[in-house]
Amino acid sequence: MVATPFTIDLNLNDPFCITDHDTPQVDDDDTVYNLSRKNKKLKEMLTAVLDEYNSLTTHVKKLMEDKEERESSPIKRKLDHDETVEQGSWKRPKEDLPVSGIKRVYVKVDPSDKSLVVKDGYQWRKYGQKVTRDNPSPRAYYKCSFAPICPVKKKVQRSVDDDGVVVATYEGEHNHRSPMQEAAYALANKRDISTSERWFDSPKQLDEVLVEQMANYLCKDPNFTSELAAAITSRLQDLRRKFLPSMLMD
DNA sequence: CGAATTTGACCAGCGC
DNA sequence: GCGCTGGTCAAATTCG
Repeated sequence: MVATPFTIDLNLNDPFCITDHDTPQVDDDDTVYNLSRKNKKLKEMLTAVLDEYNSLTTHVKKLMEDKEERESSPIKRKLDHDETVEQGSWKRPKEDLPVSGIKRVYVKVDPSDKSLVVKDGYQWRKYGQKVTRDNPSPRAYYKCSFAPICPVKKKVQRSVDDDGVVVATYEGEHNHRSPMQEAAYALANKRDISTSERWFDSPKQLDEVLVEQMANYLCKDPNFTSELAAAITSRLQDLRRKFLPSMLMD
């Protein structure tokens, strides 16, 4: 398998970073024990970066939702009303609705873009499209691409009031990480994976397929790649400042 | 050529 | 029972 070339500069030339193609610079006084300890610290750092990244994306998402709520408060109020109407009109008995599992996301899009695509990090398979009574724009139905293992569905429809707003309704919770999270997790655990080990032998040791998947995913979104690269680089530098003194003491 | 999407048909729930 | 509506299926079509 040939890994997709990674286009992000993550300071991989930094001597502190070890890449697959790098030959480790083993000093005379570097013992296998020391390398192992450094490897462990690097792994901890990457895990910390990933945790930080996840919390940051959650935070940014929350801020953006708050911002949208403020900016489109009349729309939102109307949509809130619609929400009760729509959920009430679902054919399943209301008491059976996994209320906590239903989540609405309002996404600003280009009004001229007629595709009902909401980028949320997961992969979806479209299985239907309908024009509903109360909205001239069609509603698209998606299942998680991991179905039937993952039961999550989503409906995407343009707001009846504003062409620039798309409403995504999620039903259920993913019982797996998004492809991007999987790949990032694989990167964090890749350092001590022996080539003979498969990811399904140990949930913590995902193989190169996921790394390639992440590369493919990121390469499709140039804005994301640059922003992610900047964020990770910044966090790595922070962590270096934090960990480097203690490592030099070793 | 396989995967993903489109779209008409079909099904089930609800109100009358 | 019938019609309306939202949701799903699956064959046909498109795309990479």
